[in-house]
Amino acid sequence: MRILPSDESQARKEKILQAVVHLYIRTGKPVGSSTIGDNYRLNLSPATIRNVLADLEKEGFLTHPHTSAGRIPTDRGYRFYVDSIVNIQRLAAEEEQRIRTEYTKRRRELEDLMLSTTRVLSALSHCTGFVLPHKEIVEKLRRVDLIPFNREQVLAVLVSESGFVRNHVMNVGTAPDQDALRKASNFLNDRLAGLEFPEAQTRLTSELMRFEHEMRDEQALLTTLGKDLFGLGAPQDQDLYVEGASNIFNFPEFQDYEAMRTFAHLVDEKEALGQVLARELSQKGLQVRIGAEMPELKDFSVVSTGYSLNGRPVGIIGILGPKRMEYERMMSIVNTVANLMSGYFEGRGGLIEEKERP
Amino acid sequence: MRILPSDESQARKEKILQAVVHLYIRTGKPVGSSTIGDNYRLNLSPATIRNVLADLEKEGFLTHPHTSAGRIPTDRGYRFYVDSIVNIQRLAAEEEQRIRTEYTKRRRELEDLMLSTTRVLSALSHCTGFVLPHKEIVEKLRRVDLIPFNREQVLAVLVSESGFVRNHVMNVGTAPDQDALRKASNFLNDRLAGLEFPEAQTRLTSELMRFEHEMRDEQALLTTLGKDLFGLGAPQDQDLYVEGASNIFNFPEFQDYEAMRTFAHLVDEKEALGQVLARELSQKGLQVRIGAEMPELKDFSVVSTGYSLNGRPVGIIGILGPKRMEYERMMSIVNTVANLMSGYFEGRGGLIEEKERP
DNA sequence: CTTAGCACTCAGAAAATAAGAGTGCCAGAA
DNA sequence: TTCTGGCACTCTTATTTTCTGAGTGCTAAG
Repeated sequence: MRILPSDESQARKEKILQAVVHLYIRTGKPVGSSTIGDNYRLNLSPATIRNVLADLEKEGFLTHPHTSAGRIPTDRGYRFYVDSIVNIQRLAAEEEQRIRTEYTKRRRELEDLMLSTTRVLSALSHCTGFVLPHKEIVEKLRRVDLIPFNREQVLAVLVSESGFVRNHVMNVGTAPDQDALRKASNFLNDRLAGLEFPEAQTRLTSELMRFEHEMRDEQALLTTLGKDLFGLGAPQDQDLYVEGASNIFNFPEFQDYEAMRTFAHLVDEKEALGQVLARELSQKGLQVRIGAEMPELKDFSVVSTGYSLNGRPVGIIGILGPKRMEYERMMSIVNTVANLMSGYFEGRGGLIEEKERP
Repeated sequence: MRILPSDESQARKEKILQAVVHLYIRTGKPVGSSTIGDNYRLNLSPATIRNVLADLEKEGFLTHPHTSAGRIPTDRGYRFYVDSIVNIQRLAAEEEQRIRTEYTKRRRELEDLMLSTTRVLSALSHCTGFVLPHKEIVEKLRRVDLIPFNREQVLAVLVSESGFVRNHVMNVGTAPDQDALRKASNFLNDRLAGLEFPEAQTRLTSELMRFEHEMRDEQALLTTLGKDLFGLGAPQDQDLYVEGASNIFNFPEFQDYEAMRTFAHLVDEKEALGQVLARELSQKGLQVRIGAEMPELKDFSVVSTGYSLNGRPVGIIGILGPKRMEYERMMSIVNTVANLMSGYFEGRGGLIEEKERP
């Protein structure tokens, strides 16, 4: 009939591929040739579509679970689909509002913020949400305070430039006397404020040498402190926040026993999972990882992005779900939440790219 | 042959009941009359045992999954079994050592301790371990320190009698000046140390009245602080530590889809679970709750006990697992861990009831 | 290049069959 | 009176068989 020029035929192919992925995401069932014709007005007969499907399969975008089933996307198929999403969909107004409300409800401590964020992600996505604070942040020291704790222990309170607070109880040989402590904290604050944590440690040693005579009394105390205190640069052992793991089990593809078990174990081993995520995900920009792109998570996809506090990037948030996830939606959710979270401690509590709305 | 006096027949009945529960715990399969004869030298024929089993069933200690299957214990059956455990079994030496090593490895912060404890419980039990710090602890204030945080915020560090440390960032209208803060902390420490948190709040108000003229400058600051600070008596929103949830899925009775889903959701909803546990479990002593004794957890059992820090009871630790759990073992684990944990902050790091061992 | 037609395949559901474990009960033994 | 061997019966579980239908690939005609 009509001869399709190669690029027009290409466009049709892509349209059909999109249709398959989209339908499969919605239904979770293999997509057959006629289903496509029914749902998208392509004015093509099933037979024609079948030919195209066969092509797409040859090129590695689709597979067969078995001879006589419809097609499902391969990882490559999903990848094409995701890459073709150019504009990040705007969230429905009420969803966006919901996120904002959650964030402005009350002043929140850092840890609390992480937790809530994880929950928001999980709740909105119906998948598993996570927040992965970056371990290797090079933090600058803003302030140290030393507080007597009991007979032989001192409580150190470290505040970093970006507002993290950490407590650390340290053993010092002798009973700490209030004045010595004050003098010691002043000393520390004067010399070390503004330095990065590892740097602070070396500086402390050198300063101790220099002022040996002046600080004789506090010498011992400070040495002990120095040793103990600045190992805290990479403080937390594991620091992956995960919520909504059980949401995954609502997806029919994870209804079988072995899949559930595997996933449950995965999430239970937070350290391991954290390592995988840290390795696979970059800090910058919105990112989608599909299936075997992450060997350990070959049956899942991850939508993630970096977030920042007070302008400096400090970690990753994201959504972990089945490969068959609503990528557009997930991408907007992650994006919106990251923006909101990034703005949080700057007291803005609003979207960064907030626009007027009629 | 021999006529059994009623109490001897009673003893035999109990022996058989014990056998059924024990076997069922080990195998997970309904126990038949002949299996019992094979495993326990009772010198009774299967037929006789069947009669006894029928009796036990009438009395509500056992059930049938269906007509021609062996018996399995009812909740009441388990209860009898548990109640008949008089002595808490001693853990195997290497297991005990393992716990102790875990605890003496390094100085640990409180939160860290909770987490490790939960993990130890989970690892040793192959079930789900939990730690539930009690929310309503009436804590006494040991010390308050106020630290300038930024232009309009102050960091308050509260130390309680039992050594809890809490940070709280508070908005104070004006830029805090170092001396005012020091004066304010001194004021607070002088008047409020040793008081329980709610009490501290009321005292603060009254003291403020009394010293109105002297503290005019700090008045505003202190008022703001007072409002914000002592709401922290019951600080954390949710505070249930849970680890090893996926262990449950290794038990064959949770291999079916619906059971897994239910359990996964249960653990995901930490607040809800925390509430249930807080309601059901008492702070005192080793305790076993079986099945429907806790309506929300009717398919599980919980072995728990209170733990204390510095001599005052502050929460509950426990193991959550299938009703078919090795109760003796779980009881020893919980017991040992609780003792070890209780001793932890007293610097002993050892078992309370430590005995000589050859 | 597209479409209609047709034979073919294969997964999954439903039905049929077989095997076994364990019971309950009775009648006789101790 | 209490125990035991025997036997018929019940039900679950596993296995096999049969059926159905969705969907394909290919061919030949439009």
